[in-house]
Amino acid sequence: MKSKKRVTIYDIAQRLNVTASTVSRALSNNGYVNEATKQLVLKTAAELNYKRNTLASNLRMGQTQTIGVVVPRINQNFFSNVIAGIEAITYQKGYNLIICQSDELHEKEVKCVNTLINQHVDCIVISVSADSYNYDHLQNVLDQGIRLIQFDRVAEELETLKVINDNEQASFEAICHLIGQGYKKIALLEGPQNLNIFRQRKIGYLRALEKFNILVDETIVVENAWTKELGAEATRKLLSLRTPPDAIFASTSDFSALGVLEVATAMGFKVPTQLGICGYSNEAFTEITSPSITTIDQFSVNMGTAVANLYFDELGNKDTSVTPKTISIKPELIVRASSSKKSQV
Amino acid sequence: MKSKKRVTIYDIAQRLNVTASTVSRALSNNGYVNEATKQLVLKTAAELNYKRNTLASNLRMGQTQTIGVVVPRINQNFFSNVIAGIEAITYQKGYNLIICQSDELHEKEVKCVNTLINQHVDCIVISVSADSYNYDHLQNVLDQGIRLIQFDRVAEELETLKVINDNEQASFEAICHLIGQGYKKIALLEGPQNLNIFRQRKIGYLRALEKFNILVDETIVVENAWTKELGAEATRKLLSLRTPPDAIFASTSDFSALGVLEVATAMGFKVPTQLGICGYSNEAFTEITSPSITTIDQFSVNMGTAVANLYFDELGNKDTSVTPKTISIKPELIVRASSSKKSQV
DNA sequence: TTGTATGCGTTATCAC
DNA sequence: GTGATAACGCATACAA
Repeated sequence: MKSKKRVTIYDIAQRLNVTASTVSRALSNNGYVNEATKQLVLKTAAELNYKRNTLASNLRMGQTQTIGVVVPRINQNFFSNVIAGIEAITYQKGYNLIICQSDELHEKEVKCVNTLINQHVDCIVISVSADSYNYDHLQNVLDQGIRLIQFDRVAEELETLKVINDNEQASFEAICHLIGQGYKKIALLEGPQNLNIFRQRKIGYLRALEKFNILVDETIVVENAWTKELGAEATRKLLSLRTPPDAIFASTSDFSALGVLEVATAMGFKVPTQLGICGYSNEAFTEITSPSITTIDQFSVNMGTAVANLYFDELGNKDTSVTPKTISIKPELIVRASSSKKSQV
Repeated sequence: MKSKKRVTIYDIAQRLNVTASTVSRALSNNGYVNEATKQLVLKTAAELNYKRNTLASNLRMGQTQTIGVVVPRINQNFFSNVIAGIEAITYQKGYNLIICQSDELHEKEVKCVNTLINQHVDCIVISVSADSYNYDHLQNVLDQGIRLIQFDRVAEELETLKVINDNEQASFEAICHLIGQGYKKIALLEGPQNLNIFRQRKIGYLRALEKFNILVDETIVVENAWTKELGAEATRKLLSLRTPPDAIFASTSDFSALGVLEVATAMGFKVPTQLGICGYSNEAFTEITSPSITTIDQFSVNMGTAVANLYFDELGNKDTSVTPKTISIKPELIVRASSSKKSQV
């Protein structure tokens, strides 16, 4: 629908027998304007219930004070936390947030990015979708003179600001912990290898094995065990092996780890004594399963604030081009019962 | 920063020796334009990497194809699900979403709403914050000719479209279920009574007790037991009474119910035999606690799609005023172990 | 079918 | 200090 006619600065001007420019100056606190008339303008603006038309203002000023965010899933804990973190900062700065969801679909992601470009957002913040296969649309963002910040799942080859987790190190530490607890044969549930985060987690796993001179056994490295169901399915197979693993690192997510736990329990494997489990993400539920699940906290809200701060610190007002920079947030291994064999002895 | 100069319809026009209006018509598929020139325009637009300036377009057209959403917390399961539901529909329709978070603060909520008004959104979708004490800002929305839809937590006195859960009925059924299971003394953990949802849940509780001729015992009705911690604290007191309740309905949330469960277990009360528990919201974790927690599913994603559909069906194109209408979604009682005394016997 | 002219509501650059 | 005027980029009523 066409909204009804709103009050504009002309209406205020008319009332006070001044011109729109004076009103504009008074309202935006810009340029000289008599204190008395200013107060008068402010007063009548309030009386008439005037609301500035941000569209017109933005068009004129060539910037929108708006940041566009593209995430695979709005209602996934990690992402909604990051968004909350971003919001906390942008709100203080008077910036708006336009949120888009790619549904893990490359095509949709491209559309979202284009909409945001059309909207003239000042900056686009993105975590790429699982099936993304090229990054032309992101290059496009830069070409249009729009700031770009990638977080968590990033296109490494693109030279932009990035905020990531040190997935490799976290993964490495998790495996070291498991080995330290006496687990000898550690299976890996891995995610789509086109995503940097899963590649890194695998590298951390391999590096840890290497450190302890453990040979990699490809039969216990399972591709694409991303969801609870896939984690469960993988576990069923793993635990049916002639010599099953004595620990499983669900590097994809805690949901996957939950699948592992449920199947293991159902199959009569005692956790953590016969099977150690480690997940990833520190979902709320990992604390309350029995046994509780060892996992890795990603400080998702902090990632959001880091992203937003990065924009304001590095990109905010400068007209200069920016040197690519990566902020790495160190995740934290949260040791819980599901991997604590020693303390149980 | 000022974005660099972008390509406009004038640039395309110049290239092709036509006027901007022709280009505009060609691009927006509006009005007569020769098929050949149209193709030419489309082609050069692509070549020059033209992106329509939505700001200018919106300003001209007087509408933004944008819906503003205000929720207390972006990263709370229920709300992020609703948002995901809204997004699913609005995306199809080519609408954008601006998301704001009130942080449960009335002041911030007012600011968010005003920003959205300034942004000329076509519609504002809101679930009010816990400490809201008046609704002038919402009246304001209507006065500005902007559509308003309330969901879940609504200001009942405002005549707008609303999408709510039938909290009273759900609550009523939960209590009937508990009584049916043989629980005799059912405590209620209630939330802030300025929110309609908590008032209704209390009414449902009272109505069920009345139905079974059970007198209300005010000593086991606990105000403001909203979080896990408050739920835990309330439980400590309740279970220390001379004659403690044999069931607790955490009408505020599953988090509260979790607090109940943990304290009860710690104090040596057997759930469900000595103490029945029912939560609210069907959070993911309720399924995996031991025992699993009986709760109420609110179909949060559906609420979101219902809200969005309501906009497009009722408000979308009509210039007419709208008759207030309330859509009530029936929540579903999910019976689990924490309240299943009979089946355990 | 295309061009001309005008306006959406602001802000900025000039004069006065 | 204030006013006149142009411009941001696009869409449309009207004329040609």
